This record gives sequence, C-alpha cells and structure tokens, in this order.
Amino acid sequence: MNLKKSTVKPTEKELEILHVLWENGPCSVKQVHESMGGDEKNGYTTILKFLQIMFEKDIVSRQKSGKLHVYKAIATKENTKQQAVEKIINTVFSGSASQLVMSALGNGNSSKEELREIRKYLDELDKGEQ
Amino acid sequence: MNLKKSTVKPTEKELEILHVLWENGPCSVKQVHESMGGDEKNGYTTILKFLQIMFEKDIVSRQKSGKLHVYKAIATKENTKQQAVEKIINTVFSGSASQLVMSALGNGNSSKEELREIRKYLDELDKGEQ
DNA sequence: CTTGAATTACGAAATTATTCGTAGATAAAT
DNA sequence: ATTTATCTACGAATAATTTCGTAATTCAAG
Repeated sequence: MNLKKSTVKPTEKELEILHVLWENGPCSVKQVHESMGGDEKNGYTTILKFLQIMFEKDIVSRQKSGKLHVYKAIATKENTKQQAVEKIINTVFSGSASQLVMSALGNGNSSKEELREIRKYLDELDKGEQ
Repeated sequence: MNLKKSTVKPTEKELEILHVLWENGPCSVKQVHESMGGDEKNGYTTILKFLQIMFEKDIVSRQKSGKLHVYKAIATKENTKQQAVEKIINTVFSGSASQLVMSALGNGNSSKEELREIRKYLDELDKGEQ
C-alpha cells in the first residue's frame, strides 16, 4: 500500500508514457507500447515494467479488464503542465513568468493565430483583475 | 580533447550548478560549493567532481588562478533557456507555444506590469512580421 | 627545503533510471 | 482438459547520475 501523494516527479521516460495516456485515454500495455513505436523503440516488457512502477508510485491507476490491465494517468495533464511550468520558471527564469513567455514566443515559431489567441487571453486576464 | 558541441544536455544537478555560475559569474569550486549551501547540502568533492565533469563535457570552461581553478559557464543562460523552453513545449504542450504561455500566465501570479510588458512584446512581434 | 593548508585528480561506491529475459498466470479456442 | 496465445510478475542486468574518500599536487609561510 502506498499512501503518499503529491510530489511524485515522473522521470523522462515516465513522462513519455504519461503523454501517451493523456492523448489516447486509458490504455493497455500493448497500446502504450505500440503508440510509442513498438519493438523498434522499446521492448514490450520494458513498457510493462514502467507501467507497473508508475502504478506503485501512484502515477497511474489500473483496472483489470479480462486478463489485461488498463492503465490510466492519475495526474491530469493540467497538473503536470502547471508543475512543469512552475519548475522551469523558477529554475531557469528566476521566477519571472513573463520572461518565460517572451522566450517561448521569441523563436518566431508561433503563428499569427497563436499570437492573436494569446492577446485574447491577456484581455481576459485584465478583465478579471479589475 | 573534446570536439563535440551543441546538444550537451545538463543533468538536474548540473543545471543547479550552472545557475550558480550565471548568478555569480565565474567561481572557484569553493564559491560554488558555498553558494549551494555548503557541506549541509553537498560534499566539497562532489561539487568539484561535477565541475570537472562539466568541464569535460564543455559545459563550463576554466582558468587557473594561482593554485585554484575558476569555472565559467559556457552556454549562456539564453541558450539554455531556449532549449528548456523548446523541450517543455514539445514534451508537455504538444508543440504549442501559446499553450505554454497561457499556462504560464494562468496561475495568476503575474503582475500588471508583467502583463503589460508581454503585450508590448506581442506588438513588436506583429510589427516585425509585416 | 620542509611543513601545512588548500586544492585538484582519480577511482570507485551508492543511488536512481532504464531495459529486458524468463517463468508463471490467465483465458479463450480446440 | 489440453493447448495456445497473450499478458503479468519478478528479478536481475545495464546504464546514467550523484556522492565522496583518499592520494597527489600546489603554493605560500616558516
């Protein structure tokens, strides 16, 4: 039994797997394995092992369905995003969100639509603040 | 001798050390060690070893000054920021910079000034694009 | 020149993350 | 009930990261 919650920081590989679960919804080991490029990339039991470990760590939940397990991400993408963002702001941008934002837009890879969307979002933030 | 450059991805600990070098400028091992909390946090030789490894990997340069070495970050904070941002965009935000931006601003921790600054930055981006 | 304090170099232990083989369990098909 | 295909559990190998002890070096002071 494992009671601790909260700050279980996924490793690199675990994040990759979480990503698959977020995109595809609950998956069997096989589905995860295949979504990640099949045997070319990882052995089946490697993925299995990771899902088991992640289950131990309460990163994913699972449910038996016939003979197989269906795994499901516990942390939402939102949570994980938020954590990742906070971490990067603190470790690399000395706590300044706007610096991160500018750096994110600074490589010129963002489309007009994206920029427009961001403006809209800023407007909403302003409105809310009054 | 080590000729490769480019994508030397610092580990967690290495990043922590880089951070010290960015904040304080070139440092001796002792200075880094102390900036990071002294013996409470890491043994002296641990930090020494890391700086040596980072030197091997061309993450830092060093110069002898009397009997000691003064280490200096090679990658600028800017480079590393950019890499970090790109990575997070790809791993957590499915390649969408604007999603990252909104997530970064979404926790309500940004001041008015920060938001204004971002707007200004967006204006500049638009202007440049014409 | 010798000593001693500070520093570096080196190697290897300890820890954590990743990978996978093999054995056993499960359930469906024959 | 037996076989077969699929899946899980487990343990252990490999690799990467982090930690630190010990010996050697350096340089300044006596």
